[in-house]
Amino acid sequence: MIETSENTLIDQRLEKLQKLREVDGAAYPNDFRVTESIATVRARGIGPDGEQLSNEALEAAAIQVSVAGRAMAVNSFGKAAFIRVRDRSDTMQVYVKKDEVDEMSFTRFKLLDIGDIVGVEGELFVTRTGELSVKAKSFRILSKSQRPLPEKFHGLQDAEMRQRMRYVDMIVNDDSREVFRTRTRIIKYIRDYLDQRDFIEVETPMMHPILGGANARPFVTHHNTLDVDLYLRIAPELYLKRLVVGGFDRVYEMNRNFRNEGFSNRHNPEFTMIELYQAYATYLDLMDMTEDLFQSMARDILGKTVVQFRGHDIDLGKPFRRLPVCEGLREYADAPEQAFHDGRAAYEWGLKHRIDRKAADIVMKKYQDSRDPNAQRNCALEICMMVFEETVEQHLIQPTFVTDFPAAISPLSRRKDSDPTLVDRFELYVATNEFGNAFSELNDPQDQEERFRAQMVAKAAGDQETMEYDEDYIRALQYALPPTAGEGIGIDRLAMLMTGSDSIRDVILFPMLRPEK
RNA sequence: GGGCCCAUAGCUCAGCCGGUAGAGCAGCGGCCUUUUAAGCCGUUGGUCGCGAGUUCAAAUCUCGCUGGGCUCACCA
Repeated sequence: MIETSENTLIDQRLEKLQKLREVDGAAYPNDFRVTESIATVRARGIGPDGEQLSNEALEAAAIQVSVAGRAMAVNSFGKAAFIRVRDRSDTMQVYVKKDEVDEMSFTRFKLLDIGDIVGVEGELFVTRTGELSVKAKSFRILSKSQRPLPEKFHGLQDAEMRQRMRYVDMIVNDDSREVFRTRTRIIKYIRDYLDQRDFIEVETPMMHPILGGANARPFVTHHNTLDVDLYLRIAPELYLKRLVVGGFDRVYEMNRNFRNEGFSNRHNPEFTMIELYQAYATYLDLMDMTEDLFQSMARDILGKTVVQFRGHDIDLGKPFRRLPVCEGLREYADAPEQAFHDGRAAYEWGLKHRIDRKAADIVMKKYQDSRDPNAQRNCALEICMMVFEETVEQHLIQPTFVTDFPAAISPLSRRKDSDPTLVDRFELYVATNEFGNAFSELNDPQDQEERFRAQMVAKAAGDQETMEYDEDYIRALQYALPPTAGEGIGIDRLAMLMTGSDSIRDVILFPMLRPEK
């Protein structure tokens, strides 16, 4: 092994560890009792009037405290030193003074490295510069850090190392810790919000024998005993609706989905999604609830409703715009009216807007082979959606509910009463990104059978991302699914929005990376 | 998968019209018993991502490879 500088630094620390073993017995003791967090210790230095107590008052009170945490910085004077100690709640300065601690404690302090986990017992006091600190009476090293930490001022910058060694990122980058705390608050907020509204949380299978609930390419795995291939789920939707049939009228699941697709700053192969279902509600009810959820969450977690995201000031405080697909196309893409009815007209108009010709050809073929009287209209609308993605999405900066999607691309949604080629569905867009997808659920089993068959036709025509025919799901619908609305919200993207993160990798603790070496 | 960019000390970064490697932080030694990115003096530490090529000479120029970032495509 080549002698590198890093090894030298590690060796020096290992030597200190060895000395610690010799002078102190156990190098990794586990008998130091911490009864309070640093935040609560700090609170004890605050008087009843909310002001920090004076040094005289503190000395008179002789408040005994014990704190434990990671030593983040040391200012040493030889015979005295200040050590910045951090635990989960806060940081606290510790003063180790040769005259004030026992001899063993001072010996231990001499073996301290930045990054070590320490335990301190002492009294509260205020330094000359006014900082509440702990004057150590005893000082211990509870766990030695054998590796040097990144630089204290710039932290760890390299994006790959921050993701591969998230533990180091979290030690040295305050904002990284804060992002993940916010993520956790978001998840808790949603749980509380739904629990208050009488929803119950469930866990449905992650391994699916049949692909369904979304259009995406799956990961495939294999069960040895059953000797069957299984898909890691791309969505929990069909299981959750089975539960509504079963009587769980308000149900949700917030957990991972897996999609075997590319990476981007908004896509990770495994990502967290909430899906919720509410019986006797419509997609319009969910729109209202979603708006309220986003607004109240921002207020609760951020204390404001305007957030900076992808270079925009996103205002979550105003009512979200509601934009039907066709209206968006008229506004942003000069859609000719016949494009909404006639497949060929849509096709020609679409090509002008640079939709993918191959995908469009598949749509045209699918409907040329069909005898459905609505075929022309469905075909036209499916192509309209392609144009929508090319032309309208980029304008959707402020929160916008896009509504009235084509039935042809919504195999699980209820048709609109006013127009059977459209469905009662919305997607929420913020800063041109999709944040949620919701619809009134299709609960007519005959219609659902037809939709599944249409998916199979699409697959035969060349579409690689179709749902599979799920007979048991049809059987469940035959037992009667109440009128129900359901919604999925991407939690990672929501965390990006609430933390102002540009990349999904900044809000996932351990994003997927190529394996090391 | 295409295009552009990046890879130098443990970390953050200079050096890049070729001449044999620098700073700050961290570390080590010394001074310092109230510091706040402490200070002062001294000092260790590098296969310049990997592999070829051009050249008397490559961190620097060329090509390939690996890993990463941004972006487009695919995709929600």
